[in-house]
Amino acid sequence: MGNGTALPLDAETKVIERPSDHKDELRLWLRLFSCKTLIESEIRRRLRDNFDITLPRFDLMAQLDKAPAGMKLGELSQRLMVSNGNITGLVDRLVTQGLLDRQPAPNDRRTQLVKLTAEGRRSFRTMANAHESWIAEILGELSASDQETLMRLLGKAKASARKTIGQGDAR
Amino acid sequence: MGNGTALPLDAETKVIERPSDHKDELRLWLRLFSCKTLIESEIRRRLRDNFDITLPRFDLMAQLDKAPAGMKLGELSQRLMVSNGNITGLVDRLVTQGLLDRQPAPNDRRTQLVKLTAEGRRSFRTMANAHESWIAEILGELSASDQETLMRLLGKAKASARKTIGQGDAR
DNA sequence: GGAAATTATTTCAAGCTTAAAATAATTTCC
DNA sequence: GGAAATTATTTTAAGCTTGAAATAATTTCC
Repeated sequence: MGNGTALPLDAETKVIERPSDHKDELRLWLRLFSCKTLIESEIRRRLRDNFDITLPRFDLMAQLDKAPAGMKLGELSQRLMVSNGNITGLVDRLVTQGLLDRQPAPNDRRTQLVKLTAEGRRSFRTMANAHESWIAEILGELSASDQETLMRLLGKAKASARKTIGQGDAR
Repeated sequence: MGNGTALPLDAETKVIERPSDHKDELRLWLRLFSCKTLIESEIRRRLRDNFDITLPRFDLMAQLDKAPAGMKLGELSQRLMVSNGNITGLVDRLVTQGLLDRQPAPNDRRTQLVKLTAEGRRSFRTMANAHESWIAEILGELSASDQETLMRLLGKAKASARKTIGQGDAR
């Protein structure tokens, strides 16, 4: 079963005839990807229908909610794993919406500190509660033990990827 | 360890004081997401550097490679789990590049059949080989058994999501 | 103290993506 | 056969995303 297809080959033949076959890894990656897409689409839909907000904006607010003192833009872009230019526009739109507050940092004139406004925080907390329960609902069929295992193996996958890519640190 | 935080609560207290806490599910979702982003960024970078192609175009070609007789646009959008309008533009660009061929379907004048051109197929096969080995490299630290378990649990997660969302079928 | 390197952010152009509305063809069902 | 519903695709407007180049401020290191 480990090899998916129904080729009439015994274990030895497999090794001989397909010396560097990596179809299984590929399938794993595709499954990870489609799992993410499926869940993400649903979350995006619910955020729009219930709160009229986009997922990127919600994600950005989630980071700021964890940093009451505010965050630098570069810090945001690292945490959200997106480009700098992306954050600039996203923050612009959230500031316009009145959900974010943007101020120059005290010691460094290159840096902007961004934080949630009172309204932004109130608004985020409401959405976050719903969001958290949606996720729990969507993943509802996984047992606690399934969840733990998944968590551990995804951690291992991340570590493996980081090792290859060469950025051992960060989040 | 299953609860992550270091709160000084025994098991009973937890249940009593946090009747519907779903932080673990949330963490699992965030880890799935970041794992995907990490791998995807690297793949995108390598596709660009080595073959000067984008990931969405590569993904689309991958679907067509599996369907020598061609595919309808709607089929593509289902398989890739993206909107219809998305496919229209993506196909346009690939046709312009000479990698795809687009022809009206024989029986239904609403439908377009898209397939790889000879060049598209040749080009895709080369890229696909590299791509497959990149994925294997990136996931290299996962044992065969880890991979099987991940595959199974992600399948379970997908099934759980589909059940909630109400689209039990498809891919 | 000042040149050179680094760091933080913005701008830019191109492409991707979505949701919703529009167009067009086919199928269903009286 | 024709109205109504369904299906396939395109168009549109808005927003997201990237990578690269540009700008600006700070730090490093003679």
